[in-house]
Amino acid sequence: MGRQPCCDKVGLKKGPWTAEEDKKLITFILNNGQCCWRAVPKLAGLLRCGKSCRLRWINYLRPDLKRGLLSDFEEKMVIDLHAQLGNRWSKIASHLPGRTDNEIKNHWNTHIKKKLRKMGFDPVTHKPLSATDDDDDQKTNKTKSQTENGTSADQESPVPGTSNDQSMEEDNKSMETSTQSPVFESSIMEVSNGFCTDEVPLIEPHEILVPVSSTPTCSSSDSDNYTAGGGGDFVSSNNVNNNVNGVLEDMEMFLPSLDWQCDSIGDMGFWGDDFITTTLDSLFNSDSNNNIIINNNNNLNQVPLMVSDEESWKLDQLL
DNA sequence: AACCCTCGCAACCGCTCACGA
DNA sequence: GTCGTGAGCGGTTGCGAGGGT
Repeated sequence: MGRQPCCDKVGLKKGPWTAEEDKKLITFILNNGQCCWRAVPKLAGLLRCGKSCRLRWINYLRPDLKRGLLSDFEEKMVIDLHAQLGNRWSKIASHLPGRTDNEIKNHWNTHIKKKLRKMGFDPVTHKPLSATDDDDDQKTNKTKSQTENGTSADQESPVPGTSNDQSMEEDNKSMETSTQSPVFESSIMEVSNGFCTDEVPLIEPHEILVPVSSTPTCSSSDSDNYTAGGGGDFVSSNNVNNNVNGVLEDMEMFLPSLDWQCDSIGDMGFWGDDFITTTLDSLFNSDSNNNIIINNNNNLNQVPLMVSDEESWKLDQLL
């Protein structure tokens, strides 16, 4: 039938994103949420295809992304999850808050694969390599199995005893019932308890849960996409900042290292007033002591995905 | 200092799948 | 059932950074 290309490639920009493009995209998504990626570049004034915008947002611009190399702990988790899930990078990424499938895939291909081979393990099967195995053999076997099974390399059964279909079907189940290896179980436990010591999150929960002394801004945004919630039931114990500007100053530390060409965080349209009056106000309220309170109600559903994502923020662990 | 090479990461491409109209 | 779209994925490319000569 001939699928329509995702974008009209004529006149569209490719290659690395500029700070200006990033800014446009973030501004648009924070104001309008994630919807219809095909329309995003046009509406946001970008000469990119929707797919490119989506990838840029997911892999680089989301505020909840972590930066830096995966910690040893995260690596172990990736290895363990890979043993169970195979090359389902998205599934694996969903268990690592702030990490993207692309990032994990890259890290796997550039670091973990080598590490495992160095340690004498086959990165595909997670079994010890035989003395005669080398890269060529692995490639040969891989190609062979692909041919025999009629599947791509990513569809190989990750571990003996778990067929692909089974692992697909029972993936979520197995995650919930803690039938993983000891390494994996400990990984989940640590993630549930918070961030790893080696992790460098852009914004950690305690950076957001800050009390303010001034009257917090209520949702007076011109956007209807977000709704300020009513009662809250969580009060932060962090007493670092005492006003909204302080919140912004703290957040500045965790922003993506982009060249915004502006002097202060307050100059940024999207991280400044718009962000405070929409997204943050949707998530937080204040109590009589002017402490910021996380809204634990259904209004969270109206917050953009990157903020309300349970996997990322583990709000359920906090509340 | 200049050149070359390797490595890592961001981004792209092409494809399949799921889902809704 | 068909079509359009977003999401997900594996594979690959391009480029900059860093190290070696």
